[in-house]
Order: sequence, then C-alpha cells, then structure tokens
Amino acid sequence: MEAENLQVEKMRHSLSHVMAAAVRELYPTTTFGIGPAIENGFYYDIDFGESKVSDADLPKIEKKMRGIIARGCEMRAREVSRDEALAWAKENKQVYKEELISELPEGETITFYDLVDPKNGEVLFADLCKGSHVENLKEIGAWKLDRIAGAYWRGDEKREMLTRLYGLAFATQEELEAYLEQQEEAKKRDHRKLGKELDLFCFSDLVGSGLPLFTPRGTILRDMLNELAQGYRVRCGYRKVCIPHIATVDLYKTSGHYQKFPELLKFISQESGDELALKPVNCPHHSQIFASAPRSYKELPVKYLETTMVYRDERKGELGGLSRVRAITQDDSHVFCTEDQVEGVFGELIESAKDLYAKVGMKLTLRLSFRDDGDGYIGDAEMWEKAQTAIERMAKKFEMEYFVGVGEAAMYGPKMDFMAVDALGREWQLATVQLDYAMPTRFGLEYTDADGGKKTPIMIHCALLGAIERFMSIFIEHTAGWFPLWCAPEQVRVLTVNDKAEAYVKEVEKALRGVVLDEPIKNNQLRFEIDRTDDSLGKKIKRATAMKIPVVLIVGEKDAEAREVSVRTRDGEEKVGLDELVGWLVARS
RNA sequence: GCCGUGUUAGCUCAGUUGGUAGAGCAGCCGCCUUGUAAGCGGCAGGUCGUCAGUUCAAGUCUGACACACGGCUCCA
Repeated sequence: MEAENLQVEKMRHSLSHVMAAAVRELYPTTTFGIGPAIENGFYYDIDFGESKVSDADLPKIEKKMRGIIARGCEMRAREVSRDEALAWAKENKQVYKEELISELPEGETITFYDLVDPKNGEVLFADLCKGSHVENLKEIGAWKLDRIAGAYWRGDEKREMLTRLYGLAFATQEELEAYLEQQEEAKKRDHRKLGKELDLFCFSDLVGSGLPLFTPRGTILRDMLNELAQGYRVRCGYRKVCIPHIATVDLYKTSGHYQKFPELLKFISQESGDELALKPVNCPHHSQIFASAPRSYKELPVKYLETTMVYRDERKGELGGLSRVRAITQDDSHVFCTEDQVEGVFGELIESAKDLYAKVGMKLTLRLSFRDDGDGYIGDAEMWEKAQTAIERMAKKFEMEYFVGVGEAAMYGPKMDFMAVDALGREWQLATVQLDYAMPTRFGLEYTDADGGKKTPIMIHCALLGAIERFMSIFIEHTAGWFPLWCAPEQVRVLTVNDKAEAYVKEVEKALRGVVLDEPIKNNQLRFEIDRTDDSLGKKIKRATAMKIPVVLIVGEKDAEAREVSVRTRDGEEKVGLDELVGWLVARS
C-alpha cells in the first residue's frame, strides 16, 4: 500500500512537469511557480504574463500533454550546484524559481529533473525539483485536467497572482471515475441545491450576501436542532438569558474584540453620536449579567444559555451558502465557576456532545486548539499555559482520543473542538468547549469565597452545534435531505386516492393530530399535511418524494374498508392498522 | 480583496455568424375521480442580472458594477 501511494505521488508529480512542458510550448513567455502533487492529482502555478488563459484552453493543453506522454519521455535527475541553479534561473528569467533557489542554504546540492525524449535526447522541460518522479511517462495512469484558478504566489495575497492549473490523477481509470462519481454525489447533496428544492432557506440581493433567510420549513429544522442542543444543558441546570444584539464599543474595548477582532461591525448612532457595534460574540453581554449582582461561591457554577445571532464582517470571497455567513446563530452557553468546578462542567458538556453527535449519526474526533506565537490573543503566558494544561488533562480524563491544533485557539483561551465526520467522510469543526481565564479578569468579575475574600471566576464557553447555519449545511449534506423523523419539517404527508374516502381520511387526520413524539426531544407535536388535490396518486407520490417527506400515508377506499393506511417510506411499503398507527410512528422516531 | 467561470419565465435549461425571445416542469382555467414516481387540453408568464457604450439593429459585441459558483502555500 505504501509503495502504491508513493508510485501515485510520483506519477502526479511528473504530470505537473508534463503540464509545465506543454504550457511552455503553447505559451513560450510564461514564468513558473511551483507544481506539486496533491491529494487527488497535481497542479502548477504559472505566471502567464500577457496571455490570458481560461477553461476553454484546457483541452488544448491536455492534448499537448497526451502527446508528450505518448512519446515515452523519461524523467532524468541531475545534480547542480546552487550557483549553477541560480545562473539557470536568471538566464531563463524564472524569477520565482530564483527566489526559491536563493532561499536554499549555501553549498547545498540541488536537483533538477529533465523531461527527456529518449529517441533524440531532446529536453522538453527542465525544472528545479527534489522529486521524486516516475522514470518513464509510460508509468502514468489515468488523469485529466480539472480546472483553472487563481492563486497568490506562496499563498500571500500581497504577492503576485499566478494562474493555477489543476489536474486529477489516479493509478487506474476506475479510481479516476470513482472520484468523479463521488464529486457528482457531493454535488447532488449540496446544501445550497437542497435548501432550494426542500424549501428551507433563501437569499435576497436586497438583504445582502451571506445573510440567509429561513423559510417556515427551514425554521422548523433550526428549532428542532436547537431544542436538541439546548435540552442537554437545560437538564444540567443551565438557565436561558436574553440580550440585545448591539452594544457600545466600550464593551468590546474591555473584552479586547475591538482591538483584536477585525470582523467587528461598527456603526454610529445618529442620535447620540455613540459608537456602537453589532455583537460578534455573546460572552461580554453574558458577563454583564453575572456582574449585575454580588455573587457568592454558594451559587456557583452560574450557567447561562442562549441561542442567538452574532454578526461578523467576513471577507466577501469566503461567503458561501450556509457554511460561511455574516449572521451566525450560536447555541451558546457560558458558565462562571470555580477552579475545582471546571472538570465537572467539562464532563457534562463532553458527554452531551458525544450523545448529540451519536443521535445525528456523525462520528466525533477531538482537537485541542492551542495558541501559536501570533499576537491575536489576550491574557498572559502563564494563564495560557495553565489553561492548555487543564484542557489536555481533561481530554485524558474523559478518555477522548485527540490531536493538538496549534494556532486554532480562540482569542481568549484554548478550546476543545469536536470534529464531526459526515456521510461523505469529510471532517468539520462543530461543537466547541472553551476555557477562559482572560475574559473574567478583563471585566473584573468576582465572587465572594467561603473565607470572605474576593475571587475571579473561570468562564467556560460552549456551543454544541457550533453555528446552526453551518451545522445545517453539514446536516443537510450528511442526510442528503432525508432528515430523521424527529426533525423533518413535514414528518408525515397523507395522500388521498380520490374524494370517496373523505370520512375515513378525517379519522386518520384525527389520529395524527394526537401524536406527540418524545424522543430525542420532548413534546414534539407531529407535523403533517394532507394532499387532497385532484392530481393522480402517482403525481402526489412524486411530489412527496421530491420533498423527501419521511412518512407518506396513502388513504383510499380499500384502506377505509380494512381500517388501515398504506405506508410508504424510503424503506418500502407496508400496511398499518389505524389503531396501531400512533404506536408505529412513535416507534419510528 | 484577488484570479477564473457564470447570471435568459417561479424552477431546470435551449437560443446558430448581431435582425426586438423558446421548451419542459411549477402556476391558473377546464375535463378526468384517479391505488404506489408526471392523466388530457387550454391560458398566462420574460426591461434576457444592472448601468453605460459600439451599431440602422444587442440576449448575442465592449466596459463598469451587483450577485452566484470554483480557487487563493498538501511549502524545490
């Protein structure tokens, strides 16, 4: 397996050289950046200078590449000195290569790979490269050029914008096709497409980009997911609070967001001239509820819970569907507690996260998000050390497998981030539990301890869904829109065959009206519709299926006679007696 | 923000070399009373993303803007 992976990587890497050779032949004045092998293929970043390149040019480049491969060219390594390499780069006006070479240590031996036609010894392309490569292009498997995109030189937006040509490459044709098929499947499940088809949310240019509007159906889904996420904490003694969505900027100067959080949206009051901001987080507001009264150690831990929107001025190019928005709903909670209560609070939240993700059918992995050396943080080094050690100790105590993500911490402290794996095997950061020694200090929060002295509480931030919008985008793709019964916007649809069994349809309606599900959330009154239109049954079924309604009940004269309903679900068809219908539905939730 | 692609009826899409727009579905109106994924017929529906420009003439060509989609170090 190892050897196979290595071979595929060699092949992908060699293909990037072949692509460069083809490009140079077609566009002689280009300057080359880097051309690595990647997960599903390869790319090359190229500066095309004056020439414009677009998707339409890909077939031309691909054809040229196939020609080079058909010639049976070889990849030959050649060692040169650093000075020789620099001279080569200068002579050929390869400024990017020159930059790369000049960064290599003095005296280092450098490898070049030549793409050579063995029949006449012609060198089609010579490139600075550490390898490794296939020996002969005959070893190359299945590949195709994929798309064209822009990429900053070395990923730095202050530097030149190069054109990146992406290619896909696999060992066999089957693997390439399987990959393309998987892409197709992902496209079919795309939450933006399903969001429209299932009537869950929409956008309006008048409202603005990155600002989703939820329809009645989408709102039900949101509410159900939120209820699930809040339920765990309500049962652990969290109490709901409610705050306004704006505050004076003084609040964020105190919290540090004004200085460290560029996405903060600010505005000036025409009335008072005050500078205000839309809340980018909820903790400062919540801290002021804690600060509103003298607190005793006896009432700790104080646990607040609120699902509410925060607003962030995200970079426009990064907005997309529900996964990246400017108005974000967090199922947020904040706990103010003593040092020795931290473990208990974390324990409850970890158990809740595990249970919630099991209920939605996603596997969890744990990332401990620690700080890096950047300056986007508040609080002193000692405090960070203490918090990070505590987080790691808890991961061990609760027997969670974890890895450490450096540079992933929040502004005010390290986080325990739960990564959920969806049906397509993709990993997403959703639930998060954060330990914060900084915010309480900045806000001067305190409580009176048993000895009468004042102490600073510790704050624990948590969101189990993370952002509801993001969670929904993933959940929609995870389920492909086939939501479990408990959270489906429309759980049951009754289809009449004709108008001759209306009396019986009314009986069924009455039975459904009495159905209340209690799992996984309590008091979940059944949501159902009755399709009495005079369309054919086939058409009604098609419509209900397109909306991915989990349970479809067909009720006609034959059913009335037998006092049953014809049930149609994704699993198939069956008959259920009217008397058993309620129990049948409850059992399926 | 930057690079590339796109925007035609509520939705999915046609629209050849510039000659003032088409289909299917959905909608509405009839007929059909229908048994497990589209019954039949008719009607209505569009400043072709927006604003400029070129032209006798622009959905089609040019420019700007808006919005959407894909990408923006898996470090020779």
